[in-house]
Amino acid sequence: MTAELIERLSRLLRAQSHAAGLNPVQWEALRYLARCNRFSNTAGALARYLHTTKGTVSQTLNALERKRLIARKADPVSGRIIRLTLTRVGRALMARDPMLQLASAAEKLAPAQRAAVTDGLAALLAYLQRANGLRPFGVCRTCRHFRADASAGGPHWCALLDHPLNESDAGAICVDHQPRAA
Amino acid sequence: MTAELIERLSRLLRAQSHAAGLNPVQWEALRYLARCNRFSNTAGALARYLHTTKGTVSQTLNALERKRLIARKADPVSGRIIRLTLTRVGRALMARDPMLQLASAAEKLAPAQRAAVTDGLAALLAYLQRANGLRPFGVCRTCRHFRADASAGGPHWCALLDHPLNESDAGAICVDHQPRAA
DNA sequence: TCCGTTTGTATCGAGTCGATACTATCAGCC
DNA sequence: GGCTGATAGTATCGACTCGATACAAACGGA
Repeated sequence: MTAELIERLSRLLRAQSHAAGLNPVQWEALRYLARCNRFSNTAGALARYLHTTKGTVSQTLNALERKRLIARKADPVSGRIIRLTLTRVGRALMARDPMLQLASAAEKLAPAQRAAVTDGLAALLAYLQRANGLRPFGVCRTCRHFRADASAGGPHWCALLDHPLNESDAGAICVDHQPRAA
Repeated sequence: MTAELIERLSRLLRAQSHAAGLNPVQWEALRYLARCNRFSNTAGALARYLHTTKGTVSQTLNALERKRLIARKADPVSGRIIRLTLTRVGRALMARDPMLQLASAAEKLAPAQRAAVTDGLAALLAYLQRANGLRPFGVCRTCRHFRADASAGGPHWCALLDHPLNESDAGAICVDHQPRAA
């Protein structure tokens, strides 16, 4: 029953995600690039996030680039990394994200019910990720390597990359995220 | 947050649904045909179920027919209706449905939590269906036109089609389903 | 009988998707 | 310095999705 509801909801969301000339995957890619941190805006990271291959992602990026919604820029340091950024148009388009309808619907639930749904879905997701050996992406602030209020360089610190983090970084999605509890 | 979890879960499920040489939509179609009643096994009903067009569904059915998983049979009564049935192979394949993994994961949740998740998701789905003017498919037994324990013809009765229903019908998905409460 | 509706299909163009193959860059190591 | 292997990204192929459009056939009511 629970599985069927998730299936129905997915299908409905997917049908709604043919808006503004984009298709569902293109919206997902755009959403990711709008929410990921500056260490995770690459084709490889996006491929892992979407549970697909680099080849497939490369084509989706071609489509988004043709539509002038994203830009590819070579990394100044590493010669084989290509950084992805939203263009001004791409950023503006996020206001029309079909997923916003679901988000606003979820806010109409009673707080207790919403919390229960969130907890249950998080448990399901964690279970499936573990069962399939997948790395669970997450927000920087909740990561094992996150150090709040570092003294040097910035307000926070990433112990994995040895790099300062600002407030905006702390709330963004990171490829290298690892949940705090083992 | 809730919306993001649903998005993550959808994506994961979708990635898992490239199994046994089928793609996600083909699995959805197969699932529908395995679960719908004998008044709803048509291309048009499937199109409405999947929130897509008849043209798209027709192609998916072509693919499934090529793979010998479904069969198209002309309706004996109406000359323009084509009934869809699973072949023996198609039915056997349902045992490998990738969605079963989610179903079994859901069963591992504590009963109270599972009930809360189910209720919350049902509310979300109902809200979105209403907001987008979509007809909510459902199981025969829960329909406004369902009459339990009819005296004539069969154990139950459909007041819309004026037709007897057996136990198997009562548990199947129907295109003409209408929720009991107005 | 005519006309509008319903059921299903064919075709087109853009794009997804996995698989495979490829290039370029980097990092460690001798 | 040079080798080797891992990593980041792209190109191409074939099967397929998907909406849009157009179409044929069957039905059904006026």
